[in-house]
Amino acid sequence: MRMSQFFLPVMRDTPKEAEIVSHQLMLRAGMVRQSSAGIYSWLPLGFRVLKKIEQIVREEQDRAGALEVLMPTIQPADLWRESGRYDAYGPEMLRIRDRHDRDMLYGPTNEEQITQIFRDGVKSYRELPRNLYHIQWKFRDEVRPRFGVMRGREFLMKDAYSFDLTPEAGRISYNKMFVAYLRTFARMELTAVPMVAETGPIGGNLSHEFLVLAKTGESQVYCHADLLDEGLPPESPLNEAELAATVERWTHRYAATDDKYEEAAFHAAVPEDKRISARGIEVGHIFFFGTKYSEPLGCEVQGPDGAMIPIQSGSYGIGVSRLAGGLIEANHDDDGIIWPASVAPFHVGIVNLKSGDAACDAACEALVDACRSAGIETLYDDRDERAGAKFTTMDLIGLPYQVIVGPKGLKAGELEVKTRRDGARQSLSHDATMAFLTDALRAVARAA
RNA sequence: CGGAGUGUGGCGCAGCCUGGUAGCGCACCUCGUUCGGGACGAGGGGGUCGCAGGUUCAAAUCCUGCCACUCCGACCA
Repeated sequence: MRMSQFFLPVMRDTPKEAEIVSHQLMLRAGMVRQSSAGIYSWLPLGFRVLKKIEQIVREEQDRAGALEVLMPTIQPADLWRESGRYDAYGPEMLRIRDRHDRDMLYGPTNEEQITQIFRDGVKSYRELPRNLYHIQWKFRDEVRPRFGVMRGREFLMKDAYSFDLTPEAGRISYNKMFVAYLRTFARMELTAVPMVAETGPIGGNLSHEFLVLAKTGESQVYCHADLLDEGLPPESPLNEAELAATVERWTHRYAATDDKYEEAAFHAAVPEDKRISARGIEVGHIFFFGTKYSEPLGCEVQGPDGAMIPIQSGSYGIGVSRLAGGLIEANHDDDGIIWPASVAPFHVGIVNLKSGDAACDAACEALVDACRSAGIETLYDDRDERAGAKFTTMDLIGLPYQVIVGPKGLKAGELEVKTRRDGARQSLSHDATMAFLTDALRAVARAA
C-alpha cells in the first residue's frame, strides 16, 4: 500500500478524551474514530488489525474443530422470553421495536439463537459433539463505556457454543476450547493467563477467564509467577488425555481474579517470591453450563436407547475488538505502538527519504515488488514531500520493521533496516534485506 | 445510576472573572527556498464559540434549562 493512496489521519497531539495509552494511540495512529460513547468506526489501519486478530481467532477455532456460522445482530424478543433472559438481562440489553410493533433486541450474546438453531437441526446423539461459532458485533448498553475499544458498548466478539451428550463429553469440548485459546493468544505474542472465574449472568459452573497482564487492566488478579513462563501450548490435534494434561498444566497453579481471590488460599498455594498481584485485561472467557439453556429451550437429542436427552453446552468468548486495544497496552513505547508481526496492519514500512530521486524511487519500488512476491505486506511512504517529515508516522503506527531508503546508502548499495521493537538498525543490501525480512516474518507465514 | 469535570476550525489550547460580533500552536492549501530523518519564508482557506431560551443597544463572555463527552465508583468480552 502506498501511503499517498492510503487513508491515515494521524494526530500529533493526544485527544484529551483518551485516558489510557491504547486509546490514545489508536486515535493518534488513525485506527479508530469515536462515533458516540463506546461506539467506534474502524479506519483502514485499525480495520486491518481487527481482521488480522479475527483471522487468528478463526484459524484456531477451525483447528479445534469448531464450525463457523454467522448469526444476526438483531434478534426477536420471543426467543429470549423462552429462556427467561428477556426480563433477566436488564437495561444492558438494547431493546428495539420494529414497524409491526414486534419486540426485537440487538444481541448482547447468542446462546438462545444458537440453541434454537441446533435444536431445530439436530435430533440424534450421533450428530454430537458439535461446536459452532461466529464472529459478530454485539451490543451491551454498558452504564459506563470507557477505555476506547477495550470497553465499548458495541464490540466484536467471537462466540462459540459446544453441544455434547454428556457432561464428560462436554468437558472434552471445553478443554479443546481452552487449548485453542492458549494457542490463539500465543500466536498474538500475548501471555494470557487462565484464571478460575465467576460464571456471571451467562450461568454455569465451570469457567475460566483469560487475562493479559497490563498496568491498565480492569481486573485485579493474583497468580503464580511460573504461569507466565509456560510458553507455547502443544500443537493440536490432541487426544483426550493430552487435552486434559494441557489444561491441567495451565490450571494446577493458583490463578484467580479478585472475584474468586482469597488471600489465605493464595498464600497457602504460592510461595511468597512467586506471588504475582497485578492488573489484567480479560480477553477471553469460557463457560461450561450444562443444560442451562437446552432445558428451557427444549434442545434435546435422542440417545442410543431412544430416550430424549437435553444437550450439554458451553459457550466460549473472545473479545476481538478488545484485543486490538489490549495488544497495544501490552506493546508500546514512547514513540507509539509496537505490533507483534502476526497482527501488524502491515509487516514492513518502506520510507523513501528522497521521493522523486530516480534511484530512491526505483529501489523502493523494487522492495515493494519483492515483498509482494514474498507475501510480505508493505506500507510504502512514497509521498512527495520533505523526506522524513512524517517519519515518526511509521514509529507511531508501529510496523514491526522499517526499511529506510536514501541516496547516500544506495550509492553503497545499502538499505537501512530498522526493527521497531528494539530500535536496532542495520545496513543491508536489497537481497540481504529481503532475506532478513523473510526470515524475521517466517513464523507468521508458517502459522497462517 | 451516584460523585467530579469538560464542551471555542481536524487535534491541542487561550479568550469568559472586568459583555463591544474570535485568536494562538500544530495540521491543511498556494508559491518559493530547502531535502538522510519532527525544515524555513510569504500568502491563504476553514469556526452555528455544544443546543435552546433569557438579560442587554450589544453575549463565546452574564442567567436558566437541556444535550453530549470524559474521569472515579458499582457491573461486563
